[in-house]
Amino acid sequence: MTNNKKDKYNLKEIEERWKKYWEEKQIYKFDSNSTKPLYVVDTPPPYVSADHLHAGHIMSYSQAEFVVRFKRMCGFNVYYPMGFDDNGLPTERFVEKKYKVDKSKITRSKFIKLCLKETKEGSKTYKKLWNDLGISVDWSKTYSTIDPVATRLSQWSLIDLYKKGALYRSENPIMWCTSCQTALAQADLEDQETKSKMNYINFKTTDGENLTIATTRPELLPACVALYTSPKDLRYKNLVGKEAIVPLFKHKIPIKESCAVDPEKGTGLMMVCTWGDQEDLEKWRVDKLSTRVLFTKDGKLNELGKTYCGLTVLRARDKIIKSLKEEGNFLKEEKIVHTLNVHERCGTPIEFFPSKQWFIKTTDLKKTWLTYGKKLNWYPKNRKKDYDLWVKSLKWDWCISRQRYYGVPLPVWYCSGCEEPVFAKIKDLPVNPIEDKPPFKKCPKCKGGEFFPEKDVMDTWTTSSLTPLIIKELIKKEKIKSEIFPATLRPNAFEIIRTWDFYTIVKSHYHFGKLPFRDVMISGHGLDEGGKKLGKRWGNYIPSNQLVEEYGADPIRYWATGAKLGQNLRFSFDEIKKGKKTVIKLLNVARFLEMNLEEYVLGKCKLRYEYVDIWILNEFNKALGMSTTAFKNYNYSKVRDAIDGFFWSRFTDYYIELVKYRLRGENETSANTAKYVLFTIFKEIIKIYAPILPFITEELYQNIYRKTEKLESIHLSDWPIKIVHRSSLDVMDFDQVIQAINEIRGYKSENGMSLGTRLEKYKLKEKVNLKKYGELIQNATRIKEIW
RNA sequence: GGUCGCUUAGCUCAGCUGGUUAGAGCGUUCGAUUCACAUUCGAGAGGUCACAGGUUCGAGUCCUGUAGCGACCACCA
Repeated sequence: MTNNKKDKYNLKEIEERWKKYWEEKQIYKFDSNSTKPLYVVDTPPPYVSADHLHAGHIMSYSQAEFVVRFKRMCGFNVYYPMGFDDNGLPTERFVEKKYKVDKSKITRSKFIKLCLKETKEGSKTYKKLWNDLGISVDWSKTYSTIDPVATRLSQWSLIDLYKKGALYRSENPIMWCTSCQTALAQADLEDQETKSKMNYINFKTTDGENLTIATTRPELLPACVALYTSPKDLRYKNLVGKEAIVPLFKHKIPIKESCAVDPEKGTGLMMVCTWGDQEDLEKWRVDKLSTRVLFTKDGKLNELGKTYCGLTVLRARDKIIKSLKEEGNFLKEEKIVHTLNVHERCGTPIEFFPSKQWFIKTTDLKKTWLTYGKKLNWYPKNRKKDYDLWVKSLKWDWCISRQRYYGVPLPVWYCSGCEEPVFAKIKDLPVNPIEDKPPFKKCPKCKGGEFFPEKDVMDTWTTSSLTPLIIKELIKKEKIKSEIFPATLRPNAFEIIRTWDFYTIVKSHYHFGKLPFRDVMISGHGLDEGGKKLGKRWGNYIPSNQLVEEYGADPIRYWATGAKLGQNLRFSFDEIKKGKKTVIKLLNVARFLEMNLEEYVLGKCKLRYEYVDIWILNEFNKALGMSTTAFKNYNYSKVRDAIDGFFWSRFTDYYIELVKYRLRGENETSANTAKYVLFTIFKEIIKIYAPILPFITEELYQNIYRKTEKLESIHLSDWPIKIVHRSSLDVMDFDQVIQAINEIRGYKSENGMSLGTRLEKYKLKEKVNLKKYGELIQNATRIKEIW
């Protein structure tokens, strides 16, 4: 292959050209003055710290964008802003890693500076990628979840929730990440399969009786506060009410019974420790056992651990087991694999602490959340179950305070006398309590005069759950601003149903009592060619910028149409190649048109439809109907199937071949009619492809149709409507022509002839109405006489 | 353990409310062509639709069960 030949189609150059053009002409700019119906897209603000963009990101954003382009063509005034979630833990962790800094050893302001710097860098990377991909965002409408607009809204939201009684502060057992050193919410957890050991340990009652308990966490022994047995368990009936002695640590603990204990598990005798796991917490609440804390916030044992003080969890575990063995109270161990709750951002197993945190009420309104879930339009429908399941499994209220630096500050101060929280005045927002003064000089409650600021920041989701409101704030014109909320479409991947979607609904309920968006469109994951989830952890992907650089945006977008809504999609070079083939085929058809239509002037000649014209018009209308319906249901993969099928197997395989002879023939009307149909249908074909392949379709539109169509871009044109032809020609039986053509092509091929070979005569095996179609078949196959 | 999903040609997947010989793309084999086509076109091979029951005149399509895979949730003494 020579370089010359390669240059014949410079797809890269085409994409660069139109990318610039769209930006210059502001093709995707939102028009506040438009009277068209609004279509508001509340698109997920990606984490700017993501330095690991891959085909999965391309996939999910492209899929939503197909719909955006379709809606724009359907006459909606599409509002498609883009945000960046640069707030919170992911950014902090990214900065810590990149600059090798430790949050606790750097000043707060220096750390935030680094975060802001990375935030800027990250959003640049994203913007470039989205532009290269042809994502049709209005770049004059962007936000970041740390900017003043988002900060003010987040703080307003908390104050409003507080007034409404949905926000409270309390000392609760909270989930704690000892690595990130912050409180976490239930949604921040992830399961991780872990190899571990079940340890059997001997306790003694004060009477000297031996008891065996089983545990995976012997390091909790110093915090052991009780043993529990089931009331149904006859083995331990006589023990209830007695006391046991904890090995090594020698403190006495009561033996109690509870229905929550399952006699089948372990030895049937359960040890309860303060802050061991969830079960322990339940017990602690019920029986008001000791609240002693065993761990420090960075995951080490404290003084309660006595000689093991200062050891990390795992080291303490080993040492305690060793000591137990020496003491003779270690009976045996069994290897097991169990699932641990770990922090999804860093993989550290969580610990529990009693701590004062801010919470938003979620658990007592499960029915309300389910009702909202029902009212929402889910695409695909079955993803609603993910939401329902999550709501039903909620155990804790949403803990929103984080002991971190980089985030939206909680707008609150506390009275040093009575600890009464004092919130900022709404007109003063945004505030930073560390730098700003509280709105009162004296505490409204105890009349004391000293305040100390809250140092915590909000959970990232506290802000991103407000995106439908943030995007509203980007609009100045009051009239249209009021219509931005609720949004029309919320597109997102399924793993954030339980966070982004759920929390947004929670907030919208408390603030306004309604749904924050009408439709939710769920996309799947990108998988590698072997079917494994794409992820930084396994490095099983090509970076997204490299992908676009190498294969071009249109072919990759073509691949992204492959997944059924809500389903995962394997990465496939073959599919990308197929996309590229389609792009090239479109280019070639265009070339063919240009070669034949030069002298053709639209609208000036007489038309007389022939059978084949009516057939292709009908076929087109069918494909258009299928595409439109599919698109309305957010089913882009069916759209591609429909238009691909029509374009390849009808238009190029048959129609073009069947009219070639007319184009060069002497019958002017016949030639002009064929040209007219070719010209018209191809225009509609590229319009249907436009949402999927925005670059090549723009190129062809500008080259061929711009003169007659006037609009600055194909992406501003209307979605095609059915082509009306008012012809009475009956083509119900046109299939026989296709059959006949296939038969003749087969015959020629088998007999070593080229398809263009002229033949004197041929006898058809297929039954064909030759009176009706004979001439067409003869001309199209270059056979003088067919019978 | 619970919930959901998947299991259709070598590969990746379509198959709507059950209806004649089960489809596409890629791959493969054979052939033609370079006439808009970094080609394109034709022909062929290739499937007991995971398994076992059931409903039905009729099931890839509905029901029940089983197995494998995957995701989420829970438990984990």
